Amino acid sequence: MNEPRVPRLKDVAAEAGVSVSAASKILRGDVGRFGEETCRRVVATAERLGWRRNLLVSSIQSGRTMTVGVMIPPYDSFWVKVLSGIHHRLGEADYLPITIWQGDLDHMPHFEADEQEGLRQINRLLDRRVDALIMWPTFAVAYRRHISDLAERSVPVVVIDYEPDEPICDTVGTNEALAAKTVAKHLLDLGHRRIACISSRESQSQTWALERREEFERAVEVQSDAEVRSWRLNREGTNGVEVATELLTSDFRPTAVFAVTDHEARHVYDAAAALGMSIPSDLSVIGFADLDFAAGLAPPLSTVRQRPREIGVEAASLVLQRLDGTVSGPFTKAKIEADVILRESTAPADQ
Amino acid sequence: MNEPRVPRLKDVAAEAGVSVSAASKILRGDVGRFGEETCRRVVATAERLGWRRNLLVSSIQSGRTMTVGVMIPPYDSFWVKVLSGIHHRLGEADYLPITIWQGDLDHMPHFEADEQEGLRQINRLLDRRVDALIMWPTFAVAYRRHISDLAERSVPVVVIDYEPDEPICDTVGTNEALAAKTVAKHLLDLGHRRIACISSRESQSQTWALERREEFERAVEVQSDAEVRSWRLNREGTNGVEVATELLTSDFRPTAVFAVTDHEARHVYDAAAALGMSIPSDLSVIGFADLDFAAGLAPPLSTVRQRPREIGVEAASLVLQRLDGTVSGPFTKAKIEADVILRESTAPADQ
DNA sequence: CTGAAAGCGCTTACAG
DNA sequence: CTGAAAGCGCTTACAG
Repeated sequence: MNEPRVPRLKDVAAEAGVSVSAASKILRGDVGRFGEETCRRVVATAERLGWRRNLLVSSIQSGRTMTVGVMIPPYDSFWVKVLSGIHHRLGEADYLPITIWQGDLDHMPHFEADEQEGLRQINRLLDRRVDALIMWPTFAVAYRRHISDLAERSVPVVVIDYEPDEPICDTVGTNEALAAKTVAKHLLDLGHRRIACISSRESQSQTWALERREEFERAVEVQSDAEVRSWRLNREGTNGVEVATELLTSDFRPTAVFAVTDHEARHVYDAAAALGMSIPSDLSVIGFADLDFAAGLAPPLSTVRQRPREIGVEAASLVLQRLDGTVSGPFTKAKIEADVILRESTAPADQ
Repeated sequence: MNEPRVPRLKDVAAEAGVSVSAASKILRGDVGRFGEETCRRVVATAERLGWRRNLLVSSIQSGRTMTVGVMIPPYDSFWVKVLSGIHHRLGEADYLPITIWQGDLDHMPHFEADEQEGLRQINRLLDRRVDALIMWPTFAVAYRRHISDLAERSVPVVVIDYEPDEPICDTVGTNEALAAKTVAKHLLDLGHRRIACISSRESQSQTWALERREEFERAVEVQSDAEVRSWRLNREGTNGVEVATELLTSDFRPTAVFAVTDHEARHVYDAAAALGMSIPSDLSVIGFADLDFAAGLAPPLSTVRQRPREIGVEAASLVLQRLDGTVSGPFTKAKIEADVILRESTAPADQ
């Protein structure tokens, strides 16, 4: 077998007629006082043989792999953009993200069920000595304990869109409070006074859903003659249309609905259509997330667009700062602004 | 600084009172003839100290990193599912994909422009000694030459959805011919006889677009009284609606349109709406890809659903087989079937 | 100006 | 039954 081997540094050194340590130094640009001619020869030889530094070796020696483990599935366009931001920022710094997502994309993965599987995933990354970890909320919730362990091994962790009462690591999220307030103001300004809120399951890992709804309720109630009522989907999030129907046919008779997510807004659309209500003349609807389908709904959905790419970039930046020591000490809570996108699903309330 | 170090094997060995080589063997389960008591003690100590094997070291020693470089951006839901399949299959085999996607997701990346950037990306993966590479067509086209170099270094490469005339590596794609034929048959069965095809830019990296169109044309022409004509977008793919309008207002007056992609189908929807034509009564439309938005269009778009997850799984399987030697020799062309999904955008031709 | 030695964290023959 | 030595592919003090 003459399997074409990847050339070694010693091959380059031999060819160029220098010692291995000389070759090593020269090729790293640490020219020292080596002869100009020698340097040229070594560099040329390396190029000719197609030699490339073995980063695994550097990693072992320096204790830094320049990789970051990323535990975020591309669950929807929001998370894909977050991932894109992470890749972008990390790439700039010559770090490489290593993303892990087992399981299929159709069901939002929950690890409460299979503790072992998640642990296996963390360990696969750790065994490859990633310098840090970025994860999404579901994961963080399931592995709170381990995140603290990681801190002890000085592996910084950043979690996105998750804000437990007592912080366990750095977090990056959307400025939910401000966004919810702006949405409330928009609906109030249009004259709506009976406003419903439809929320998702608000599990432990969805602190944003909770915050979004609560801030929204608070902001509506500032207007003394306005009333707000909230409905929530079941644990599995499977009864969206039923809940939306219930909400629309309740004696509350809302003229506007704020959906904590575009997913729920879509359920409201479906329920309204089935009930023969038309949007926005009978009912204003506003969502959150500006998911792929939002602009394509009929009518196009007004919604709040987060800045997932910025969120990803910020998460990566935080990780890098922890790694180079620029940031140290107490955990950071980064908040990225969101933009209210007005389309055609909101209109003035009937007088 | 008493930075909490990751424990080393020698720490475990010292604590357990055995030599490093003994600890190494025992912890890899190569119990040899070590005393049962000794084994238990070593394993317990490792667990207590939280020792984990450093995979970087194993990689250097074995020459295998158990990682596969993946150069596929999550450009749309199709590619996300391909990625998901790759992750799934690779994970099963205890391999880890390392995905690289610089650049933003809004523009399909082209590397024709920046040769250096793409090379840098390949090298970032190679420097980390990935065992193999999986890439998407755009990339493969731009780096044909390098793919051959890789083969020489015995780094297997699998390209998805790309089939040049002379193969340069293993490929996985959809059975375009059969799918196109089935679509043609569907439209002919509905009585359509003037059928248009709207195709994307058909660049070098879109061999599938070419194949899809050609096979479709051929399949329509089998029916002697039927006629097919094709239109194509410009190089940048930016004039979709114009081309669709042109097609619909041409003297050819097609009663059905096959769009090589759902993207183009959407353009046909937009053009038809602007012209006051209604789908499917005035015009049948069928797309390809079943992208996220297809089912949400009004009316829901009939289309062809590929099996991106299967494609991803197959690509990963091929890579694994090349790596373990199960497959060797000439390049493989794997073809995954596609399913025609009938929704409401196709109807019988007016009599 | 340049090289020999020790080391990174392990594993793999080889000796005893 | 167990350990000392050499090695994976490099880099980093240290000597000369």
